[in-house]
Amino acid sequence: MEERYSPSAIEAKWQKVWEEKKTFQVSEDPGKEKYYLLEMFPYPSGRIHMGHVRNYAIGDVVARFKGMQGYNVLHPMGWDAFGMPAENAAIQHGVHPAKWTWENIDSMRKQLKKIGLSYDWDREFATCSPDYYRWEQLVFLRMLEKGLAYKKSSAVNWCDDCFTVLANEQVEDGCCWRCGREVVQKELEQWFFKTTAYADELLDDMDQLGGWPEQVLTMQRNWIGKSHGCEIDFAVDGNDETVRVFTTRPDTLFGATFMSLAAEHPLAEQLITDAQRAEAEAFIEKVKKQDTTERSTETMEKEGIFTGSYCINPLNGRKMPVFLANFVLMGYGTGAVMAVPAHDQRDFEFAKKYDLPIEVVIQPEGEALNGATLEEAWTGPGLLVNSGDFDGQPNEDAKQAIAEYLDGKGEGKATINFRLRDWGVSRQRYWGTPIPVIYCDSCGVVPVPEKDLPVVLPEDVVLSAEGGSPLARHEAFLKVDCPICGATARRETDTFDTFVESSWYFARYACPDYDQDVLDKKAADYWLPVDQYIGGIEHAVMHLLYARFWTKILRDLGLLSVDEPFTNLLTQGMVCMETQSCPEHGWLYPEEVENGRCTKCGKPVIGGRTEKMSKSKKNVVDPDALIRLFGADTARLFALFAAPPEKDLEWNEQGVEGCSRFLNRVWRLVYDNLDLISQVPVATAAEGSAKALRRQVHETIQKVTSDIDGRFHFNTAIAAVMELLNAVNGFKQNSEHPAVIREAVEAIVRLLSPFVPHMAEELWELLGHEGGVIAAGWPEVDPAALVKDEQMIVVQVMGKVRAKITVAADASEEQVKEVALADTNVARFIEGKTVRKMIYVPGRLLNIVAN
RNA sequence: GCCCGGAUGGCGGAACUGGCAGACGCAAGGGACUUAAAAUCCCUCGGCCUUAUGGCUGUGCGGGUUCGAUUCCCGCUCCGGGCACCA
Repeated sequence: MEERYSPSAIEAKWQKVWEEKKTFQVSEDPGKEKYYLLEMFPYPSGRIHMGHVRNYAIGDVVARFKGMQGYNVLHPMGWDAFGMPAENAAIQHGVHPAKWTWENIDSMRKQLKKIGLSYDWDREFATCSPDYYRWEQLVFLRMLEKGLAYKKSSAVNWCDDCFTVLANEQVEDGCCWRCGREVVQKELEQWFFKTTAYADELLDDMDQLGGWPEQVLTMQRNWIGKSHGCEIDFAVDGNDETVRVFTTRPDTLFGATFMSLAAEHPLAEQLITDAQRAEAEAFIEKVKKQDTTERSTETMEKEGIFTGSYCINPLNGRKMPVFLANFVLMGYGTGAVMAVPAHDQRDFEFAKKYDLPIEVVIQPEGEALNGATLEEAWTGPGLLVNSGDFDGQPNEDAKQAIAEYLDGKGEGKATINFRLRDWGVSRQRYWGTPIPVIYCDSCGVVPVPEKDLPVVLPEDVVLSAEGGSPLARHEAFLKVDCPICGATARRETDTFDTFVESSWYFARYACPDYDQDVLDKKAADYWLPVDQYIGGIEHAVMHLLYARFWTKILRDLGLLSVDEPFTNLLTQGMVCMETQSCPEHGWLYPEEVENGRCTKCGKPVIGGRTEKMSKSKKNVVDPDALIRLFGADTARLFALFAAPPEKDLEWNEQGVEGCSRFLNRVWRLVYDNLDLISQVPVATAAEGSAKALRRQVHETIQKVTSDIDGRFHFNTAIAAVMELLNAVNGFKQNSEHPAVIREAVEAIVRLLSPFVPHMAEELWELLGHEGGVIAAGWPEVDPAALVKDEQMIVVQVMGKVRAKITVAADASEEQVKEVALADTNVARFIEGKTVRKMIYVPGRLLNIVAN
């Protein structure tokens, strides 16, 4: 037995014990309460970084804590293994995406295992394995049957030189990242999931998500964007067509002075008059080049072009010129907007630019707005004016009144609109799940029969910088007999968005090897929902919304019984570090800087900003090096102690040394007291000078428990244990109270075990226990130990602290006031004044108001 | 631009429901031990004033509510995350 704390030896020892005993392997046990803890699984990028260490350390604390409390804890790990980086590696380094991915998984698994995380590794899977994605393909087929998956034409970013689709992140200043050619918008037939069919449920079921951070719920609510409004038909002047608009402000209809259409609007072509044709078509071309995220931003210059046609305002018969405008999107509402410049800022700017009439129809109380002098749109409430029979109505009432009036005339109706769009899942990429459909010239779109699943992604492909999917060049994959008529047909060569795999992996962990169906319902019903989900805030909307959507799909297919996948959610901040650069050598690693100078040339470095760790900026810390130097327990402890989980964590090497010092102190505490306490039982009561120490032991148990459970304030939990350690070290009558010392030492070891499991196991064994610290369970508070004889009351005069008094724990309000007024410093401040009132917060504070 | 957050000593952070601002840790300074170093231990540590008891001031900025505001409200500044083909 080593007397010095030697992390590498004890960490290897206990990792082996856990692996051999399968300590964290679980199965369905109806007799035990389950707890499913999940951290967002990683993309196998190659190396574990500090963000992973932090995420998984946080999860591991909760998993081990719940395990010690007696829950049947499911804590799995796997790999989100499809995605673009693998393809980029293939193009740049000639490695096959599959080889690249599987090798990354192997090295990252090794790294994770060194951290001592309590995973049930038997449940591990990677989403790029056909055993996983075949079930995804099956769900797709069932969605197809139910009309929840469908095909439609949609715009993508396209590069004509590379002949390929570009992701938004591959578009730099409107040009292709690889060749620099201007990116154009191209219409392609793509597969969509009907997320909009679940829009209402996705919104309503948020009531069940009380365990989610409010900010995430707000973001999702805004993303779904339910708005009540009205669809209104506007007749086109001089022909039989009508233009339908959606508006949330039917109350402003009398103020609509023109009309704006999306450039892609199906009626646009027809409405453009010959006189306007040349200009309008040039405008459409220009708009099509702007990518859609750019078009919806408000910084963009609002531009438009007159079509030459007019619409008729159904309420007042006004002739409204019809424009095409770059800020109107075909994807939202009807792709046509009635423009009310007096009451909508975008319309206002547009009207000013093109000199269109501005007419006020909502008059705020106590003001007299005038369209001619208005400086910005009035979007607040008010009474209707210039609105015929509706004059004088509050605008909120008028929304319904006007909608009903139009409904009666058959020219409009109240509707609900969502900002949420259907989820486009087609990707023109190789490294993803093949979409299981076949195109036959005579039978059309034919789903792959279930018996032919999985459609396996072929590995014998050549990836090149040419672009385009290699699947489209793979004859054996492409050519297939039509399942209906037997004629030669071709396969779909698009693959799924990788968000599809991560939308249901949490359910598959319940039964990773089940080979009869998507899920083994019995196992899924036992384990789901996930009780605690942990991951980065950057996933607040998309991943979490898609996972909620898939849960509802799986439920409606009879595969799951739950409505929502994640009962509680913890969103963790990023790991950041200061960047440093040399004027000559660019970004520098921390070891390349000495005394503020570049070690290569001696020039002073430019201290950068604190930013998210990234390889390109060289502000990374390799967890492996950290573990070699200090041990996994220290790395874990630091990641948890430096900041609460939701906050960004700023890396600071010195902080690590502090954590290492603390663990050495814990180690010595056990060693230094071993002779004293090894032969005594744990105290159940304390006398005299040991009473305060024992009270602190139990106060610490109470604090650590509540800090971990639900609050996730690991930093303060650790701080409380540090304080207890300091108290034990400062307690000089050790030899008189060996049982209390033993109780304190054992409490420290058990309370620390979720944070630094290897050391805790080692010390627990050293203290003479068999069976491990996990089986020992979580320590319990002895209420008798918490009882106090005295209490400290803060005394304020006019809100400023003037004294701190100590009174009996059961002192009455009157007694507290008496002692407070007798205090000399208090007396000094109320001298010559009249005490007006005294505010007493029992057990805490007394504020004397005197003047 | 839109949506969502954040800002507290030299630094990371604490203060859970409106009630002692700065717990715990780092860094720094001083001391003990040591031939010396490392390790360890002890003391000081927001600013200003004071011999001291103590006082004034202070939680990004400007207002407000309250006996009392880091916490609640209004108006700003700066920083971060997301924005639908990065995962």
